[in-house]
Amino acid sequence: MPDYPVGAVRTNLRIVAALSSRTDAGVTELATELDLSKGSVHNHLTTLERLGVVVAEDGRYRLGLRLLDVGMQVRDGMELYQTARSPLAELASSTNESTALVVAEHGDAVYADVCDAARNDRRVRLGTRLPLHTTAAGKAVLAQYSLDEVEAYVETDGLQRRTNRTITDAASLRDELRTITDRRLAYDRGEAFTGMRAVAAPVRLPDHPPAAISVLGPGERFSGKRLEEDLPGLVISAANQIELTLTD
Amino acid sequence: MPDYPVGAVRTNLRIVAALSSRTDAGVTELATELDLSKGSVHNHLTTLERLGVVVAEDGRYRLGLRLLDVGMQVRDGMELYQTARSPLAELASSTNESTALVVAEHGDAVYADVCDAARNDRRVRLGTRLPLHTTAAGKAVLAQYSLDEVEAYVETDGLQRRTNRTITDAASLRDELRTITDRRLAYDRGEAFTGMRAVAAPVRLPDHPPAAISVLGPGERFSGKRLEEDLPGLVISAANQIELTLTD
DNA sequence: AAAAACCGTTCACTATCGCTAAACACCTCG
DNA sequence: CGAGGTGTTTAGCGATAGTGAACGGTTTTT
Repeated sequence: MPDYPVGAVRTNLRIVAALSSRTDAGVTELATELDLSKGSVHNHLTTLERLGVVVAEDGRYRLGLRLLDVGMQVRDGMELYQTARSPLAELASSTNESTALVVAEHGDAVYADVCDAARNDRRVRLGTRLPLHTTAAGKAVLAQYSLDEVEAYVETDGLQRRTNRTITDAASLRDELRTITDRRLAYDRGEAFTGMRAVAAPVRLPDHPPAAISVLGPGERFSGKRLEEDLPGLVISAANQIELTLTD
Repeated sequence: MPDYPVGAVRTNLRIVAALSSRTDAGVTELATELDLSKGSVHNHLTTLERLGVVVAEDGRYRLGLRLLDVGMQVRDGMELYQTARSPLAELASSTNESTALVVAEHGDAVYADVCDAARNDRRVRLGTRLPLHTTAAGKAVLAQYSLDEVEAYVETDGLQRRTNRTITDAASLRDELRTITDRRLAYDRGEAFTGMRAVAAPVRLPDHPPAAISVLGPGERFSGKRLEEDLPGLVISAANQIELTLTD
């Protein structure tokens, strides 16, 4: 079996991906970048335009907001999001920091909800995807995996480095995951973004994929007793609240 | 030329649309609904799964959050959004109501940003699409169209009714658009959702498609002097601020 | 002001591949 | 145990996605 049974869909999504990283693009530009013929790119673009995904303007093309609508619809349909919503908002106001709900998907930690206590730093926003092992919430999710699943993750995705503090050693990762399981708490000390820290608690639910919630912010505010005691207590109790409302 | 040069993309997006309206789905279920063979649906689903758009679980399939990421990326890339962000937030806090940034796309009013003063009513969220003529902001956008463009909109999209107050008559629409242009202000008195009102101001920018910002909320709070004077003043001055920062 | 160079669009062609229908493997029932 | 569900796989054919070249338009170069 070929890797992609419907090859045209792959081509199409390659075009969408190329468009998503720029404000707009021309046919030739995309054709050369993706190594396709101009005619083919043109066909895909007109198809996407007819379907309302792409907007054509003066012979140039850009992605519209249709995919945002679909994505938001998916997110709103998540039972976990619905119940985590208000606990997450309360956690944000009680800590006066940004909070997030994270689920695992295809080896990524995906931010399914983000509450900004105030100005967000724009590095983590709704929908952001980061390698699981580089974030507090991601590690809290990994800690719920079986040893085989963790190994499979390390094998397929690799322990990609993002900062000089990122865990890139499989043994260290296993050690940390054990600690996380024991203490029900995960830390991120600048492992995804330099200078950014986070505290996360796993959210375990029957018949649900593993998830986690986290509090994140600049390193200056995340230290001492606040980092070691205050934030952990608030995060864990919020996680408890979510688990309880969803297991009744 | 056929309507969709790359037919497989159309099939694929039909499957995505079907998936987006439910939590998950099976192959047979989708095949019967879309009038496709099981094998074809299966091919599309495995392709989407390999590409990270769909998540397979126990032989059932659901949309993942990849499209949300793409959609948010598109939104964040919009220059208008970036500059409207803080004025919109300020407008939300000064009115203590929800505010929105709306752009037109394929005949829809699309909510490119939504600030919730408090609990949102969930009927309008980020990415929501409504017919242009049914919302205050949408009408503020239509008022920037030429007469031909308005006629084209009425012709292709039709004046679909959403509530008993929706404008469904082309002549009434033209009259109202003229008033909106003159006063630089558009109202929605329950034309999209019964009991929901809004005040909107057009945002005109050179080299940018027409846009608008609006304040929206329950009808009880939107009446009298507040509706006729206070809110209009605040909305228009916010629109001014956006236009000025973007035309320098 | 030519003309060269670029663009997006269109066209004819063909090897590919998307789609169908049927068979298959697996599961859960009564 | 078989009957009726799944999701998956297969064989095969007809449609089509992609190519490469040509077309008309605009912009840039000379």
